[in-house]
Amino acid sequence: MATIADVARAAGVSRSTVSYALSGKRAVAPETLSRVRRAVRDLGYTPHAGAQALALARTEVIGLVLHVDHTGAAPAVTRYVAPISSAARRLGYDLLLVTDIDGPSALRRITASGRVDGLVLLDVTQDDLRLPVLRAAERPAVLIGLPRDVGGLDVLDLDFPAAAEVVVDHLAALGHRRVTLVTPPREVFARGVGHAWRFRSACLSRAREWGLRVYPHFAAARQVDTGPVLDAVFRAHPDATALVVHDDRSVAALPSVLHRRAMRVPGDLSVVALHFWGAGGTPPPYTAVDAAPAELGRLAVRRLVSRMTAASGDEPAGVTLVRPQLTDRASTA
Amino acid sequence: MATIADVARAAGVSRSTVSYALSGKRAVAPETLSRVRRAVRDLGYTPHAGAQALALARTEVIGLVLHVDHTGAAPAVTRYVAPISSAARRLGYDLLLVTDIDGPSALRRITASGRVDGLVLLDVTQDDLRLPVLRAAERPAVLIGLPRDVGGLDVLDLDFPAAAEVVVDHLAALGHRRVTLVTPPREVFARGVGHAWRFRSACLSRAREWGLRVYPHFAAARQVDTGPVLDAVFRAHPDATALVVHDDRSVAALPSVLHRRAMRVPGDLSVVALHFWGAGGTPPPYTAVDAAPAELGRLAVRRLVSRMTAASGDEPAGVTLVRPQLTDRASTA
DNA sequence: CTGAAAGCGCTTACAG
DNA sequence: CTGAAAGCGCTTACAG
Repeated sequence: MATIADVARAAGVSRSTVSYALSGKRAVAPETLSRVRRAVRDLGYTPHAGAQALALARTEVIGLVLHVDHTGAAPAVTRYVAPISSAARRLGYDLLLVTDIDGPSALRRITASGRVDGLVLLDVTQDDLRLPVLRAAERPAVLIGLPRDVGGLDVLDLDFPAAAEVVVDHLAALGHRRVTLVTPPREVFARGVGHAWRFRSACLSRAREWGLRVYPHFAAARQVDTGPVLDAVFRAHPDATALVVHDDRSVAALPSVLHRRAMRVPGDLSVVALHFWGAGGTPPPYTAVDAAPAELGRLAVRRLVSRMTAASGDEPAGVTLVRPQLTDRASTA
Repeated sequence: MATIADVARAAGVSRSTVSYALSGKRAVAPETLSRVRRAVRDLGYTPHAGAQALALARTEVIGLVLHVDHTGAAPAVTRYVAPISSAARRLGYDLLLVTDIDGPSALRRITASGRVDGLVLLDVTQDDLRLPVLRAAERPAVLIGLPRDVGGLDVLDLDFPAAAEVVVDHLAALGHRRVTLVTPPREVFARGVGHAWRFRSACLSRAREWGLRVYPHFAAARQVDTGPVLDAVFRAHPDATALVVHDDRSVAALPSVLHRRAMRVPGDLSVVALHFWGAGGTPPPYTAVDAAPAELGRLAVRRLVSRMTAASGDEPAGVTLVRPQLTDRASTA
């Protein structure tokens, strides 16, 4: 590995001149500049990241923290990682992936050792144990997911209560009076995942305002049970004329379940989904609020980078809720 | 951020003693040791990663390189990232995520700057452009996916030709004479994904030995077309008594397609899958060779770490093909 | 426009 | 059993 000293020698200048030639922080004679560039190319020189981090107190690395469940799966990975990685790269940052397999301490480790300049946290729950560590850390962070206490934190999320209102209003306006609601699995609520709670309760209260009757049900926890659970839900409420689905697996399973039951959309049943779909996925064939994780991921990275680079002490941390948008796919009547 | 000097001061010893107390590379008086430990705890001291990397020429970071397709999706992420991350953590390594969005140069960047001690590459294709960079880099790497030229590389993969033989032999032994084969989409072949080619051609040649007739078809490239393409395949070969599926989406779509066509398994049709399923996923309801990515990921990390830490110049790099195993789920007769 | 030198925070031979 | 000092490879004030 060539060092800056090798480059200096080859170009016949001092190390400081090489450094300035590369950083552009001081004027360098054109002729000198080209000699340096030449030497850099010939030697294939790349600055040592550790040395740079030491001198600059800056790593150009963003920590991406995600939750791995007991089965070893990390659902968020699918939807968020690729867009976040691309966004970070475009801004000159690499990504250090941290699964919280060893709890909040993982956060402390990468933060206190100066491995990262800032953090993006996914899967943030209402009383997330990582938040205390985060507040103590002197690195900026952006959360995706709204915790109960947002004091001093930068948070990004879809506005789920607003999404609930959009969905319920849409169905109410079409004249529906009885609506089945499939929420995320019970386990997701138990884990304190905020959007599960927020969407559900906003649905219920908005429905009350309209005088709508809502039948809430938890989706199946396991993939295999998704279809059967939906079947049971349909059997339980033959009077419901509309269905709201807030569970990706149920959305995916729905077409075949409806087909089996010979229920036509929107003839026999109106369907609205609240769906997280990843890049490359196909949106569901239903009218839906599409919560695009790619968009949230990009926003998070941008926000974080501006925090990390801005003259400290500008805009205070805050919560940004992305406005939901209902895409009509003709599955309601 | 506390530095080693702060700790030394607080404990009333020299910086070298703190360093040795922490690394254990030199004997330290018990009383001194506990004073140092105390100071470390009180100050919340964590060594600066950059400084350590500089002094040790070692980062304790593994680079994980994956392919992001044109839609911005990274299919491998889903299956490999969580297990690889866990395996790395257990061995004391963090993970730097690199998407090859800016091509092979991304590899050069993290490798030449000393950001990582070694690399795990996913989605390796037959004539992967990253391989030249890899051979030039002086960091060890382990590939998942078999390239055409494996000289000097450490490679891990499922033994796909063997898988094909297991599958074909199984069907031949049951007396099937006409078999439909659903391969990955045409685009996957075009990208040079080795396992697509290897499984397909091994299926065909093994079938020839048995005198079996195989009807090969590409799966749909897009999610939405998966079902319709399967339908078309069934219509084209009413005489086939067995189906081999080497495409995850087709495997997932199969139950509802068969249901719609009123085809019973294994009564009307025997089904064997070659399926990649991630942690937390449910295996398909078919007799299958389950290519467990978690297992491959763990193996890759272990192999890499032993390369990075071992007294240099032990076992030569080589190819390890994992033996496929057919799990009988009663979908054949 | 350029260079010599100090400093970032570690580790580790060298002395004692 | 412990410390003073050199060195890892950068950046940047200080001089000229």
